Amino acid sequence: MASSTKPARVRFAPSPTGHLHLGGARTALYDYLLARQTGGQFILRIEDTDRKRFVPGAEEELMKGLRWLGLDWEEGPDVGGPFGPYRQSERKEIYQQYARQLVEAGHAYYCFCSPQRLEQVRQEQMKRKEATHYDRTCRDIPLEEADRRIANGESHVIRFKTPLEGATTVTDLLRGEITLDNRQLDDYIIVKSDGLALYHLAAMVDDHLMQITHVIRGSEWLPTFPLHALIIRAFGWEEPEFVHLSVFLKPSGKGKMSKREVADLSKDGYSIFVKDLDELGYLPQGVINWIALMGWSYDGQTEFFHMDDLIEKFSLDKLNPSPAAINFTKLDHFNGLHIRDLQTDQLAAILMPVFTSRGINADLETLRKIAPIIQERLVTLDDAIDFAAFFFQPEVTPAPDDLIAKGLTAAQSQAAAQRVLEVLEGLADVRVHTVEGPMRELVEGMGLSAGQVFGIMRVAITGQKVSPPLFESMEIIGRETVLERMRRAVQLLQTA
RNA sequence: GCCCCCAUGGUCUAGCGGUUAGGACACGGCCCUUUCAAGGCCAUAACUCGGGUUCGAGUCCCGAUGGGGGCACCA
Repeated sequence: MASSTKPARVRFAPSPTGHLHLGGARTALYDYLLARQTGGQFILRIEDTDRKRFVPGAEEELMKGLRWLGLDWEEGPDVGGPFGPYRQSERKEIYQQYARQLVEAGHAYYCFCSPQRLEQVRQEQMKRKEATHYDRTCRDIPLEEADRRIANGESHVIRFKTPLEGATTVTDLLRGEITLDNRQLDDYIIVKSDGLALYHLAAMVDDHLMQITHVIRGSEWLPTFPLHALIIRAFGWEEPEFVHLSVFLKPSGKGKMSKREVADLSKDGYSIFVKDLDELGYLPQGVINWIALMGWSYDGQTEFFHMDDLIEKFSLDKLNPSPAAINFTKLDHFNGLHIRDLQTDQLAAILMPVFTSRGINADLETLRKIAPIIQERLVTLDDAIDFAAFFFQPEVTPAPDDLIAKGLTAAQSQAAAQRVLEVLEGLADVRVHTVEGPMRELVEGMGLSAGQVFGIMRVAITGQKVSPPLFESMEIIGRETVLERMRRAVQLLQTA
């Protein structure tokens, strides 16, 4: 059942300060699902008010990652929309206007304290083991005086005038009511001395102006959630629904992912960054299915979902507030499921760039023949290289030792290979139906096991001990090449 | 240190006062089998602890413990 029937306007609001990671992708996914399910809008807003942390190219990478995942937005910095601009750095005047409104209404004030003095206050508080907070020196400066000092060019910020008493109750959709004593809240700065708004103000103003109905964000905002409610209420605005998603923990479930662990992951072919996942051989469908289930469940039974299913079945009240450990083996599982779910021609087309990017001269026609026999063996797309690169190599070079079958000597193996070669030479072609019968007869005639003889053939023809099914592979490789490789194997066994 | 949030197998989770505590991944075993997979079957494995409330608590309340988050002119 849909958790909301009226169209939701939902925004994903990242800062362009680094790579899009799994946590961000999951938030964006839930945003997207809610918007699609209700026939609403998914909005991309760039929160780049901190120019010091701005990373060139991050915004582009972010959009590329979202598109790769299949999460497209109808309003954003690149596509525009009726509530733009969608980059906060371009909305400076808007925030200043609303901040001034707050000041005039007595909900905010100008503060002229220097960063140095603030730091000193902080140090003293820490020495006394107190919670660090602004000492409210400028809280009661009359507006006329403040305006005069500003006119004189005095450097200043704007702080929110948090109530000194009472408590603030807010509602998180997953956790219910949360009440915080106002004394725990600081008089937070909402506009910096450079005139740019801080998140607390900017996000609230934008969410209101952009008519956001549901704010889905990380749980790091939970401690300042009451402050945000206070700001919204000071303006007299309607509050959107708030949902705070918990963070992802490292695979062990003990603690969050550290820089070091993020680096170590790549050794195992994993990454928490969306930009890496494509190259690592993951399908967007697999990644989506995986992250959707990290903090959300449908019925506790069904786990295989496409985007369409998720749009239909997603529901905010099935979200789980507890932190979840990232489990990459489960990503492998979902990726395998989605690879197997592909039409073989689709798989062949997807595999094409995987081969060519590694300098393997694959062609689509051959890939289409190979796809059905490797499909169920793939966990990631690049596993196809190990399974099928030999199809495109002019010759293979088996290790002579690998050509010796278990329980046989080199000479015996060579004799077996020789017999296989003779039989194959007598056959008109190497199609499965032509080859399999005679080969099984041969195995029986020689008093050997299928494993022994086919093992020799496999290594001879594919050059490797693990391969797709032998006879199907032979058919794709073709008679000439098969015979050539068998002859080579007989020679190699001579010297083994 | 102060504040906030969370708590079912190793991991992701279902459960919303009475269940043989269900599913998935991983792990182990078996079947299938020319290798590797896929598929099928089986097994091991959980309600953090202590108090309440109740005829009855994984489920409600309190506390402890553990984990996470926050305490910036970052978001």
